[in-house]
Amino acid sequence: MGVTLHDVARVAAVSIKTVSMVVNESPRVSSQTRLRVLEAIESTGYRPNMAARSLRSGRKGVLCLAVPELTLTFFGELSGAVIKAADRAGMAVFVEQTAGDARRELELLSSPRLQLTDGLILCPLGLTTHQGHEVQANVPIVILADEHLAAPVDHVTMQSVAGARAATEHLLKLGRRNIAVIGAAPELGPARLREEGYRLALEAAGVAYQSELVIPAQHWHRQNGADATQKLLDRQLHFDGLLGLNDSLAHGAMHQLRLAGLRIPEDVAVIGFDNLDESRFSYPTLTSVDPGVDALAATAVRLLLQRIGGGPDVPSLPRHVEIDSRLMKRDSTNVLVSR
Amino acid sequence: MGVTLHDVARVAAVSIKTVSMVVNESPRVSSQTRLRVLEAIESTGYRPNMAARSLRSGRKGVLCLAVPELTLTFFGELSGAVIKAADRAGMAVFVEQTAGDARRELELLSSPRLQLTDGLILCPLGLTTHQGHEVQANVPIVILADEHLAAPVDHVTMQSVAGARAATEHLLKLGRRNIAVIGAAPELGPARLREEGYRLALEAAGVAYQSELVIPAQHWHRQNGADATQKLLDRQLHFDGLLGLNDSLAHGAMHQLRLAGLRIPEDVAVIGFDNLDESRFSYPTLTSVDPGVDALAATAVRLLLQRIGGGPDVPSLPRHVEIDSRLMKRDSTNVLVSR
DNA sequence: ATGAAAGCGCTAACAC
DNA sequence: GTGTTAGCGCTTTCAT
Repeated sequence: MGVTLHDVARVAAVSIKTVSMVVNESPRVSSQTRLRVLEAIESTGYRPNMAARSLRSGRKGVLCLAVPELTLTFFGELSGAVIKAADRAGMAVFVEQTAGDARRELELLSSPRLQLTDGLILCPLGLTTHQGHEVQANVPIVILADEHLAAPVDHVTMQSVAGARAATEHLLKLGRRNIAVIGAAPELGPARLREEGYRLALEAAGVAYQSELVIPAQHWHRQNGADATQKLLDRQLHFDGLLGLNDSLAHGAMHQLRLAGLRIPEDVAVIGFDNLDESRFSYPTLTSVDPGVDALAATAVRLLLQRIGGGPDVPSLPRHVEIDSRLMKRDSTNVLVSR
Repeated sequence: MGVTLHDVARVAAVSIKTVSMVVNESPRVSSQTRLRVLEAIESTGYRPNMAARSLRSGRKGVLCLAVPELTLTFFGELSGAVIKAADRAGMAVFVEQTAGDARRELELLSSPRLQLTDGLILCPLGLTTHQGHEVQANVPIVILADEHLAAPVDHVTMQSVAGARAATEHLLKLGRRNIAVIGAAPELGPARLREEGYRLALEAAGVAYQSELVIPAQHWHRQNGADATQKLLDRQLHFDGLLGLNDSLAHGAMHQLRLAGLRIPEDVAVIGFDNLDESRFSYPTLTSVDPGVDALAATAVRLLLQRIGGGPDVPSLPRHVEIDSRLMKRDSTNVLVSR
């Protein structure tokens, strides 16, 4: 530490400007000078000071990713994909955990921490649509989420309504008519959208909506899925299908159903949303909506980098990209017992 | 953006020095001046420029966390805990993915990216013990891992040997004598340590070590666990117990065992390592070694912050803290069929 | 208790 | 092509 451009310049017998150009790979340096500078860099062990570079250039080489929590497996997988995509573009990534809390999501926007970054990928859970206008900061923002907030920033969304609808239709096609939903929430948000898909499917099939089968869950952890399912069981409600609004809830639900001695899928067909890796290996393997994690991540990073770069071909209006989702059918909705 | 100390100073009719002291909560400012400055900060909407502060002070308020990949569920959970612990200390966290590759782990150490941070928490997988001396950088490092590398930095480790030994002893107590191991690796590393615990348990019980039951797996994903298990089955080896060197491998193994029509735990008792949340809800629920993720994370952050702060009471010699692990017994090793 | 001024290491505009 | 120079916004002596 401590070797500066000046030191290199002295060793190479050039000005610091020349060294700077070599470091930044500017083509306007003669190849012999470049070579001498490169040697000097080597011999001094020079490393550019990123803080100084940031201060001067404004570019940080860092993105911020805000997710509810990494312990929610989906966000662990999503964050991994975002970091990988950012790394390909030479960007480092800050990960912030907001706990899905609207206050913390908003706090982050004006946090000094955000100054250390060139842009933010926000996965909001607490923020509801009408708070969209509050989503603004000193850096470009891309919202990566289920829903389209009314915020004047780029959005990358998954097909929440269509995905949940396809999932529900799949259950209906299996002859299930009493389909429970786990993970509902009163506020606008992902829960509401996925619920909406459920509702639309029922409606299209002419199946009555039974509000008592729709169980809320504050957080989408496995334990909450188990708890919500226990409520269904305690209330002695009849259901032959179950839609977990995410896979973790569905896995918690399957656990609790088994404890109650119910068979999956014979007694209750279960379906989730997120297509976690875990769901390919659980027992039974879990049918799930694949939201396209890699595409979501790569797209969010791409849009954000475009905003940061700010080329002339980047439209000033907010863009909205929806990533295709796909229903992955597995044993948890297979009426025929596998094996 | 763009409001600087100068702007605030002008509004408050003081010098930038005074504003700086107020911002940094120095006590050497009269309360009336402080109040006036605070008002000016409020009215101008001033936000400190972190890049400039870093350049000047050297402190970044940022830690770097390097893990193999977040998609490995254990590292997702661990990272969440580290970020939470760092956040409590007001530090932001960069997350880097090394893919468990020794080259990338070493590259990171000399990466300019590290300059944007005050310290590094490294979870090495590829680095082996004899590369320990290469682990040095311009910032303090804490190694958070299974093993104790021969590196002159603080270590926070889990009880890999003791944990795997306890797990194996548990299987032995159930009367299992042919215990397969999945996830072995030829190189020194976590795999070797956990394998060592397995070996010690067999030895102490006077049970012969059968090398053909020890199956390697390059990466510790569920799919690799399934593949390794399929190898055991293909080779028609007899085994009545299975130790997954992590939970993901064990879940993959259980999946493959089920496909083969084997019952868990009756035919094969399965045990894992990591105690993922997933393991409390799988079928059967998975017995696992709980390495103490929260304690690992909190301790690593604490040691690192001490090094960064560099108080007089911080010993200059590298420290080594081992976090207690605990065997969580569940249905996958319950000989009596639950339910 | 407060002000003035000197840089931290770098980039970029401007000369040559 | 290369050198000179002026800051980026802040912290921190040194005066007052």
